[in-house]
Amino acid sequence: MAISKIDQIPPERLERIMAVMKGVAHPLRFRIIVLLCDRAHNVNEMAAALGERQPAVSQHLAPLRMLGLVAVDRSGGNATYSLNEPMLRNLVHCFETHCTP
Amino acid sequence: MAISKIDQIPPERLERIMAVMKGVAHPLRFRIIVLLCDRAHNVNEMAAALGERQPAVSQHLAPLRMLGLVAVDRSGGNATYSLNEPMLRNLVHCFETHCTP
DNA sequence: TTTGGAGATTGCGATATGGCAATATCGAAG
DNA sequence: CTTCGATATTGCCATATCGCAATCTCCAAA
Repeated sequence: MAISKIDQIPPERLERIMAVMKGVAHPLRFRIIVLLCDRAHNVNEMAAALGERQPAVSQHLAPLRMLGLVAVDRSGGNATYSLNEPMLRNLVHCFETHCTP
Repeated sequence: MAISKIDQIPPERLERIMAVMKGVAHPLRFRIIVLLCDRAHNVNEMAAALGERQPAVSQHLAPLRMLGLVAVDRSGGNATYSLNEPMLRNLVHCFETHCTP
């Protein structure tokens, strides 16, 4: 089931992988994800923690939501976001472990 | 040394991580990398294996080269490309293992 | 020195993406 | 019903990226 033979990566899977990568390949979105690796946060918490404006954070949460990478819980007065795709932890760990410039 | 506290990701490191992710976040470039995970190839081999045209492959090799993700050996008549960044194997493995749509 | 193959580069037009400011929604509290 | 805090959305401009075709550079062999 490995993808060692390139030509054999099912197109669907390649598309999903690319979508996920593109979703994470943005400084703010990546930082949001790292933040959520720790625990759930609401939008304002994230904006504050990251030193970014709320609209910016919300804007970048949108694609993450659509990709199913994060989940929202709107039961309380505010929206609580949490990581919804387990592999993201692996991905982040992969970078924190091996990506040293 | 983990990057659990977002605000503490050194800017340089974040930049490098983003550069690598953006570099890999393209279908053709990703497939090139997966191809090179197996063994070294020259440009025409890759083009043939991937069913793409040589200029396209060469074009996408450029950024990978500049990022230091692949290395070229021009000692023979042709250019032999190989993986130059070990973490890419982890990255690919991470996706092949966990990214199931 | 001419030729042919292997690779790299360049110039486009088309599309996508990002930042930013303004504004719209929505639910809970008054 | 009105207000307020929390989030989401929209419009616009600037910039980056993509695919593609045409070309160009090199080097080795003849």
